[in-house]
Amino acid sequence: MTITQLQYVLAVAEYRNFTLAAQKSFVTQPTLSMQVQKLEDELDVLIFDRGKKPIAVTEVGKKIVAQAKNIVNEASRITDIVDQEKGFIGGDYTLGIIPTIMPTLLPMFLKTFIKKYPKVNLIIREQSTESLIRNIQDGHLDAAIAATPLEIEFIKERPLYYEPFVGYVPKSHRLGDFKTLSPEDLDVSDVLLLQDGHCFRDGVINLCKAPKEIGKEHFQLQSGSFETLVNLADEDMGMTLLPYLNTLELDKSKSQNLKYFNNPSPAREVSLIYHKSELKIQITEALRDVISAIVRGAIAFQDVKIISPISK
Amino acid sequence: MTITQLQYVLAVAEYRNFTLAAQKSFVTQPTLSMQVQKLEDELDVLIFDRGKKPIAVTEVGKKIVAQAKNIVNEASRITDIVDQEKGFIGGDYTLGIIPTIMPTLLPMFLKTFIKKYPKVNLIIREQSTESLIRNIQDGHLDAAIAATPLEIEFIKERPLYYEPFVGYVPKSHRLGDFKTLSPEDLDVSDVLLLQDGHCFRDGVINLCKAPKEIGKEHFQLQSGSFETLVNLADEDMGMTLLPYLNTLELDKSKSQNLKYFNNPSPAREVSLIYHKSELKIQITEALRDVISAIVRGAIAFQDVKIISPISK
DNA sequence: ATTTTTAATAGATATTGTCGATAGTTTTTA
DNA sequence: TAAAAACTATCGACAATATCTATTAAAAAT
Repeated sequence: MTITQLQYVLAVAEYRNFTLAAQKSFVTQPTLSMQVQKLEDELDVLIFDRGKKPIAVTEVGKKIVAQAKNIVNEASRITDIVDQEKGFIGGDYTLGIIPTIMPTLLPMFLKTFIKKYPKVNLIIREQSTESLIRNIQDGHLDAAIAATPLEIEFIKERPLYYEPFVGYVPKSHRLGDFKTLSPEDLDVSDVLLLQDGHCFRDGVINLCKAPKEIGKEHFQLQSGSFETLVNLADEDMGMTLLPYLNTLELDKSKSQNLKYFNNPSPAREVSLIYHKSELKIQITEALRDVISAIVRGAIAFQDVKIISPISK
Repeated sequence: MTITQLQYVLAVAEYRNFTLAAQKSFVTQPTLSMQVQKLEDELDVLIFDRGKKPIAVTEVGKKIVAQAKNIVNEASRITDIVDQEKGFIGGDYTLGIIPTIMPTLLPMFLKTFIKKYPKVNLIIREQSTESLIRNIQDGHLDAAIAATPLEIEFIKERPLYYEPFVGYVPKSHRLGDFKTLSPEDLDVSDVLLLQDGHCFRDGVINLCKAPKEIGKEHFQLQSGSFETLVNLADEDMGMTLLPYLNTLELDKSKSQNLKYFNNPSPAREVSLIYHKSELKIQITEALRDVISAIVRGAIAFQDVKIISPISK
């Protein structure tokens, strides 16, 4: 039994296809097939059921695959140890970010980070929280930035900052004359929301006390971008809520429509999340340091109330 | 990096000697040397400091060795999974037993076990609790039978039975006329003890309320066998305490001197202990089943008070 | 100073991981 | 239904490498 064989097994288990698994493993299909067979011979069990399409993992196979994941993970931890000892920060590092954080936060730290750690090949993926979690679990992401708390067993969370919700209320709106907002003032039915799947949407719904009539609005337009929401609001279609960092880029005419919440302002907790196995932890720490340092200047709210990003 | 290389590293770390490590790994010394070097090259760090005699493990090396242990352990878990699936119970299995349990318990279950599981090659070692713990930690023992609770982080305990302490008191002794004993009756200074290192000794000392004057006895003879203690007691050198199973083999004249404790009788908890990683757990479970079944007939005390086997 | 112990090196050999080509299936498409 | 496509297993060849024996080099013990 070799680590390579276990890696091949993992690839097949993932893609359910020897040919594809071989490609992803950068070997030819016969090579991969033979190694998997060899392991199966050695253990004297079938890991895969080639009879089915797509290929199925046998019952024993599932257990073996789970354990193989363990082993391969622990093995890659060795290079981690060495890197840490050498103070080397480098290699591929895949970071996921949720869509509502991406456009504002990424430009703030990306340049600084790649300048400070030129040997890290940072790969950024924009994904929903749900995808992020799945990809962290099976090792496709080294870390991610998302709204927390998620309270997931295998994930560790390191808060980066607390970002208040800010109301965008056109003059003509029911709340147009309010100086500041309170959560009680909100009514889901006239708050413009992001598309389903965005956790900021769930956060806003959680914030609004009585989500009684979701889906009962007069119209059903949900957008994936805050820009659309703001423009809709300007067309008297209702109000909306924005994360604080998104309000910084509004032009003067629009920023007049911003209304902050009374303290404690509702806010989302934005964290760096990663697998509890803490692979590549040095890079994760480096990333956290960079982001924290930058954000500390741009955003400093104390009295906030964290709104859960999870739909109930 | 291969699992084999990691195994070689572990061997060198253990024996601090390439030649010996090679022998124990059943390869020649150059083979082992080269593989270790290859791993060091690949990681670009020195794991061992060959300058010192005996060979020292570098700082990084220690971390790598620790992680390598992990990986090798997890890897051998794969065959475990397969064995379990096949219902196969076999292979080498090394069991440690403390001296005060060995002579009475081993004959009770050994024959039954090897008959029921002929494919298991059972290797028995008699060792002090201290050694057992150490050997379980570094994988030289698959399990052990000892007095518990030990409360050690990496060890799991599965109680087998509760064995009461029984007094052996000659007629002429201060307590010779008592029908039954109470812990308060005991005085360390006239209880004959086993040698230092036996946990039964520590248990007895814990039982005696006031261990004030240890070492102040008139004489300092401590034996490694209960037989000696009984014979000394017959010579009016004091009384002694025996584990229940040891009292069964006394001849009639001696067994008249036995005095049981009032309920709840002090007792030792005897457990099967093993590493929390649960390697070879099927064999461990099989062993536990066999012993439990046999002991259930021979020993059945309900109202006991467990005495800690750890010296305070 | 000599012997012994121990690790590294060199060259030879056997093993094995990998590839390219191909054959045998099954599934999909026409 | 026939043909094409997709996919895995098998075969022979090649290259990488794990291992061995023999030897050298260095350190420790005598």
